[in-house]
Amino acid sequence: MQQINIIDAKKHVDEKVKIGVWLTNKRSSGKIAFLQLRDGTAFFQGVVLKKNVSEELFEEAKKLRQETSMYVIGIIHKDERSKFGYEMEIEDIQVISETEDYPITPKEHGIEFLLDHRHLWLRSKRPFAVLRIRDEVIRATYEFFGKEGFVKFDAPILTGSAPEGTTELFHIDYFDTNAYLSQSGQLYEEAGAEAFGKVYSFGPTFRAEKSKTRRHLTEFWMIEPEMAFMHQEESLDIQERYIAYLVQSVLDHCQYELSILDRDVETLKRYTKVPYPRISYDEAIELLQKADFDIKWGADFGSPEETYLADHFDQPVFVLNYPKALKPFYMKPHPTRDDVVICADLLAPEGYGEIIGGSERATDYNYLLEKIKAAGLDPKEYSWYLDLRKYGSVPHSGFGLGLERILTWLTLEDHVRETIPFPRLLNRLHP
RNA sequence: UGCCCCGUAGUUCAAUGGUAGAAUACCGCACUGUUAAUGCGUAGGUUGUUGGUUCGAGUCCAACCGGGGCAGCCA
Repeated sequence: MQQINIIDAKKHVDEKVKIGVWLTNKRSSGKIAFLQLRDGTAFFQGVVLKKNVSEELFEEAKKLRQETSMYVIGIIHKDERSKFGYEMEIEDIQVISETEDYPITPKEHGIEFLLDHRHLWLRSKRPFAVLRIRDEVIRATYEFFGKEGFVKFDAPILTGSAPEGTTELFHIDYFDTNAYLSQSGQLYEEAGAEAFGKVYSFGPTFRAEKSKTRRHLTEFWMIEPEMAFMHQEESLDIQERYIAYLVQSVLDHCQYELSILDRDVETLKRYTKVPYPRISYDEAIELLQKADFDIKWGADFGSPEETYLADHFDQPVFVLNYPKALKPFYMKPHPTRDDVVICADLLAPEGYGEIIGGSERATDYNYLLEKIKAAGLDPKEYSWYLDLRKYGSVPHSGFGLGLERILTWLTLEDHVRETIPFPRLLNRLHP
């Protein structure tokens, strides 16, 4: 007898098989018991008929409690009455470990309780679906950049100084000197691009900002590609093809998860078509002013502004060339305008806001040196970075994408904390 | 960090300043196709902490503790 996974049940119709499962819920009557089961690959139900099994087994089945682990042995049937389409007619049950008082019941729970029990909440259907889509997006990311000829180039997590010098960093003691957890691998990726042409990093990123919003974590995962001999236009091409590729991969491999989340597939299909619309920062300001937003040229967009702009399009939209004062020192100044830089943010539709920030990078040694000084940063800390402009500087571009932000949008969750196994938030370091 | 909101049974929530209650989960019984199954029954509480006002505080006031939302920062 073969041991299988629930997800493969359809390949074993009318066969007797064994599956290792946990019990998620149960309903029983005098002569029939329905066991709701999960095994990590899918959810389905097992049916225990009193007439089919011994009295002892039927009584045992009726007494099973939520999250008991066991092997179930029985015959797979196709059955329209089952939500999954297939179910098991159980002949035998081998309990592995009994459980009592499992805290997470099929009823509603508050977010505080669920986050305190995240180690168990992971077993529930919604986290299951969201985190499987996370896995697919990660898999598709490696696949996409591999196919495009990128080298995965890992940036350090421990750093001796702040790459951008802006946001708050987590400080640690490093053999009696100061070190910080990385808030961006970008500057290191620029070094990688001059060694390998096209590179990307994909790893954890840390920001010690005391943010308490649905869009922020203190520990999150970021994908940061950097491309040598590439101007912003080609970078935008890669960005939109990458996003479209992720969406297509989720559509190709996660139909079951999307159905659990009740995510509309037709809406997602719109995002697989490129190119995405592009507007300039100047045009964005005009749009907002026409809509009576109280905003002047030079100001950054808040959440309401981003949402309004994104709602104008039924696809993600690039907003190009922001004021220089709003952006970090390493962005390339515009060739004919002194007030903007060559950059773009990609805003996700459906109210999800910024998911990518990117730019063409400044290539001139003296320009960068001045900007570093003007930003109040220590040029000595950036001497290695300045070397990249000293020895064979080339046009290059890159961008950063927040994994949890794109997942929040794809899964239609309302908070980024739902899209990472163990979220780290301002007031939450456990479990 | 600023502004706002919330802490009552394991959980989700009620309760004009006047004896703390329901649903659900657990436990027991009934029920042959359930989908948050259903019906009946048992049990379940130092109302976040400390102090104050009051004849009387879950309710009003203050401080503290814990959590959430929005904003800024950004991905």
